[in-house]
Amino acid sequence: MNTKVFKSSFSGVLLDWFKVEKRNLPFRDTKDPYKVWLSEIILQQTQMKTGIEYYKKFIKRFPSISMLAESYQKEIYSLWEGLGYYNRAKNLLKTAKIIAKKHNGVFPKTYDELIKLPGIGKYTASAISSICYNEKRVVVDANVYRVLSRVFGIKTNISKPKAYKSFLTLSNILSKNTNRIGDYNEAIMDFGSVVCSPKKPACWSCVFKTNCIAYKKDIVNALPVKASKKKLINRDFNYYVFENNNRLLIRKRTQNDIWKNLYEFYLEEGKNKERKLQKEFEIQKIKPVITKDKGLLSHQKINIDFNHFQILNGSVFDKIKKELGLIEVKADKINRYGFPKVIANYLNSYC
DNA sequence: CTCCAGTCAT
DNA sequence: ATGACTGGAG
Repeated sequence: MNTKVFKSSFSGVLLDWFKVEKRNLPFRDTKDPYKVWLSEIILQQTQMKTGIEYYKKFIKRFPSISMLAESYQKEIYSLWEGLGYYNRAKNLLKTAKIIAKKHNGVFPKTYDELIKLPGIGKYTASAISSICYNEKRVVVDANVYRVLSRVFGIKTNISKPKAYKSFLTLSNILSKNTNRIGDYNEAIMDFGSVVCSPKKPACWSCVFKTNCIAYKKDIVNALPVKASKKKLINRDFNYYVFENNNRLLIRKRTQNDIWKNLYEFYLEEGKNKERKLQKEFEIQKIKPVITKDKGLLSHQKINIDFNHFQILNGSVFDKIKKELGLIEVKADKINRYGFPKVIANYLNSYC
């Protein structure tokens, strides 16, 4: 089957699968926008299993949006306890009150109106307008990114905002002959959850397996593509500045790490509050001057303690130099060496 | 420990 | 455009 034919058959195959495998969820027996909205808000960033219990709890306490609107933030937070992302709980009440006051208690029906409400973004506005009112709005959530990127072998980085547009366009094309967009949306999300899951997808039972690009190329687990998150790493550097008679001890950074080939003082890395080096050289009697600084790189935050020792005894200084393999430099010649910015700053200020 | 999930603030 | 939010799964 060529791609064009496959694309035109996609929604039909998906909806046939959905007819049989549709998940039986407590908010699936209704088109009540209040219930659909509540379920969508609860299920954001939340596993189905966890979310269902909270959904039932909320519906039991607030059978209608007017009852929710009359509640208080405190109570909402208390019912929300354990779900996380508490802004959702805050916006839940905000939106309920807005609908009660500004919409006479009637839930807005269109995507354009819905998206103005706090806590309702593109995904939720699409879900409510399509499921409850059959507005032609396809959802683009994590399931959609996953299913479509795999089935059609799309390597677009989904972490970039512009990826949203391309998946929206594709999903619009795929669903253009579907008259129940709400079903299409529920179907692709169920499919992404039950079959085309993030981990260990059930490819053997997949209705698209003969056409799925990722399956054929054996790259299912590599899709969707996400930019490697540059997490900010925290590191703790304890520098030992040994000084004697206008001489300083430094060394070169040779490891494959930040500041490679630059110079630094003797370093102990980690949350080493013990300062074992201090004990080792029996210089604990001389209280070091500790200066704190921070080095901020694009992906690392370095918390630096400079432990400055004025060593009075020249032989202790020599011993440290030898045992730690450090380089002795006259203070007035120190600018012949290249240092990381934070260390250069320290040298300018204290040496 | 790492990865995952929509909305909103910046 | 990017990251904080926050708990669950593995």
